[in-house]
Amino acid sequence: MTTTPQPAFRALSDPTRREILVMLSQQDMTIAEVSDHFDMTRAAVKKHLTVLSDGGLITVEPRGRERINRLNPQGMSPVRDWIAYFDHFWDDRLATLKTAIEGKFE
Amino acid sequence: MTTTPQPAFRALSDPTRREILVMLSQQDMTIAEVSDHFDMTRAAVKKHLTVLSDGGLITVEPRGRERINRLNPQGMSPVRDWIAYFDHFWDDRLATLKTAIEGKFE
DNA sequence: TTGACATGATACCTTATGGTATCTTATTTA
DNA sequence: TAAATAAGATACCATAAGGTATCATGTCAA
Repeated sequence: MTTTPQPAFRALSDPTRREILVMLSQQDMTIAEVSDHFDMTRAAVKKHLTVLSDGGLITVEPRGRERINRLNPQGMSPVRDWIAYFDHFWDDRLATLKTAIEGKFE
Repeated sequence: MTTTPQPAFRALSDPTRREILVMLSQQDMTIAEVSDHFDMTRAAVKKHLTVLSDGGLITVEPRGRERINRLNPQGMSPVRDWIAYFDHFWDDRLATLKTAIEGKFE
């Protein structure tokens, strides 16, 4: 765990922000485009994007008067790594395997 | 993603709670034992434990007048699964980058 | 049984957080 | 150049969240 995962965990704790991440996984978007998908003001969406950016989960690239918001999948790493620490505490390895398999096909 | 990961993400968003999880990964603990490791009141720690329990990340078992708090590693699954959705985007972009780089030098 | 001990429950305080409204700045484009 | 467009920046509001203080309840032990 090299970096503190706090900003990323913080960013992921809000449902709206997680939804934005899923949206951005489909395609890059401007702030206005992201805002169109939510029933809240552009300013509110902008705040969420700032939190996501602070968490390293997205990157923002200026393009003329627009800002292209882009998913940064690597930003998940601190969170993934932190979670991974607990993998070996699974007491029932069969259950682990079973859950993993079912998860894939459900 | 069968269960909504919200309560788990919420539980993980606080540093104190993540520290508690690490502690409980070492050994089960009563509320008083957990409290001894922090510079805050037992009531505050109790609240964190409630959030962790709501998030499914720990289980609480009454034992006489004590409550044994125990790590529930399976509780990480909703979070792990949600994060895993983004794995392939990471791979894709890496592949894209790799292709781009190779293109440069071929 | 009585006191000590572990926890539950509640009221309350302060700050963070998610949200709106509004105004300004920087680019396009007609 | 002027108007429309995209976003930045603040100020402000209500509620959630983290924390303390305090009192009630259940359980153990002398």
